[in-house]
Amino acid sequence: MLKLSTKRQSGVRAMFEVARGYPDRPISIKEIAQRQEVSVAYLEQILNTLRRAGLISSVRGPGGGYLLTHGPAHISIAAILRELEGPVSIASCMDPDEGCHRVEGCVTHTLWCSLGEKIEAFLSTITLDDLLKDERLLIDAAEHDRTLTTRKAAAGQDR
Amino acid sequence: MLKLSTKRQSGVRAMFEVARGYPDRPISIKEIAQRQEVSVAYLEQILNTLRRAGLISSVRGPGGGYLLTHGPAHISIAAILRELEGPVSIASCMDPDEGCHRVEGCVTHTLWCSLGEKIEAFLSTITLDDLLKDERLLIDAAEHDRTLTTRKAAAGQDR
DNA sequence: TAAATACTTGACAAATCTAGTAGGGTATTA
DNA sequence: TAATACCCTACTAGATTTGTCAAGTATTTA
Repeated sequence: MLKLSTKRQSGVRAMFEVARGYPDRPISIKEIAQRQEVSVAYLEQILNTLRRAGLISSVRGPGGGYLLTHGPAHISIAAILRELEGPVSIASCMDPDEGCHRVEGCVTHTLWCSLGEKIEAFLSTITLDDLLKDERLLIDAAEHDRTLTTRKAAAGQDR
Repeated sequence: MLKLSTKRQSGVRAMFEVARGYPDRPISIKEIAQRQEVSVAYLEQILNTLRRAGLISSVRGPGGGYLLTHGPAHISIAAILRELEGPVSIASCMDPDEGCHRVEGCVTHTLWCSLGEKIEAFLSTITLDDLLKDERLLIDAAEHDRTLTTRKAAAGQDR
């Protein structure tokens, strides 16, 4: 339920890669594509949207790539997703264009609004900086894990 | 972002209608269809799923319809959505069948998991009983509003 | 200044998913 | 026994998603 499209997932991962170069090392599309296993052509589309939204800027020519326009701590996941698709809209009745023709009689309307606010609030608290920190944690955990595994293997435990 | 399919939205609204008949008045598909503006054939599909999940039971024959198997206070929105599509799965990498082939290197994996948990937790706290109560509030509010409007109209204010 | 690198743009198409229909049942009750 | 209402499966039109393709333009470095 409540699936997030791969485009938006890829968008967040791409932004994460760009954040790794902050503040001054431009990250090329090719590099992002390789690290995140997303096609160059598809990334071009995604990064274009994000650039037009002002989240990143691009540097052309050899050695060029993309740069964060603000510090990683100031770019929330909510902001990225918002730019890739517009405001939170769980149910179509929340879309101002369509509108909920029931509204008054629609008991779930309020519910979806509340949920949307919760989600937005949560994702607003998570920034690219958090992801960068998380990566460090993950790497540490992986190293730790590898150490354990190695030890276990050495001790003849595990397979 | 994070759109909820109309099928699941309709499912919740249908359950709400069934809840209105609790504890012993079966609600027919036709009645639900009329009140919630969903086709009978489509509702059959949805209610079938919910019945097989044990959330509702059916009574055949004239005067028949659907009944809640438990009190409205014991059926959460999370439970309804879960039955209509399976567990929370924001990103495909959370699906145990597919799995995230990155996992270790996927920084966003943890993020989507956390978000999923938040959503699930929130929706678990909301029950059909809350919706029933909300409806009462909405009706009150609407009446209140109508009163105000009438007064304004009487006073020559507003159009 | 030429070549290499890398971003820019818009059109398009395959694949998947959603939403809803159709049409044939079966069970129950008045 | 006729009317009512649930039960079930298959199918399809259309929307959406997920990309690809091709033909650019801009910038830097040798």
